[in-house]
Amino acid sequence: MGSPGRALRRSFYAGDVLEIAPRLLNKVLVRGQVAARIVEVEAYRGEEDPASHAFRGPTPRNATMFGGPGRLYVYFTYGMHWCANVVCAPAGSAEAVLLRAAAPLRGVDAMRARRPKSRRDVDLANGPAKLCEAFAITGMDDGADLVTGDRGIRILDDGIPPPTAPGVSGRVGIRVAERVPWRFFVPGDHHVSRGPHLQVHW
DNA sequence: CTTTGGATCGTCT
DNA sequence: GACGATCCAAAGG
Repeated sequence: MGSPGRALRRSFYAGDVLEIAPRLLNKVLVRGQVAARIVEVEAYRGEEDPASHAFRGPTPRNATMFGGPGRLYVYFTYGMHWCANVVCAPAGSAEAVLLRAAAPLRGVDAMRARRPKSRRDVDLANGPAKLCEAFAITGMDDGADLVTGDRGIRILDDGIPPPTAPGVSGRVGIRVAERVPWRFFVPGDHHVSRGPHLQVHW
């Protein structure tokens, strides 16, 4: 067992989303007894990014994206799935990092209970909606503060650094700006979701 | 192994 | 009224 680690501070989230996204790799998402290492993320860049939920300005749904760094933006999609983002940059910027995949560290039994369809441990959180299901993240957690842990959700640094050379590719599942290389992952990690695992050069 | 289609509903046009 | 920052089971090679 590794050390529990300490929570990232507000300042960690306050900068540019394209710098913060790769730095979130190998950090640890924790809720109660459940913990998993973040191995895949995507950056969404507010009102400048056609693929961002904030592209057309503030709405009731995306309010958390505009509210300032260090909170969780949770949205519902495809009529059945929740996905979670970490809000970055100063309030009003609406930049966010989608948490796409994580490697289970602790609380595997709880994750399996929430995701009985997972046949193997590698399937517990290797996708944005699977990750939310494994952590029981729903719309009730939209706006959760990851710094204070007001809803029990935190992101910790346990001393494992981000990859020196993260994998980079286009983002998954979008139909606009798909060539923008804003997906980052831990190279070679088996818990990365489907999609291009190979490093892409642009 | 890869491909395909169904499920299912909040959100914004 | 159309469309998802998806997942899964089933069918096909």
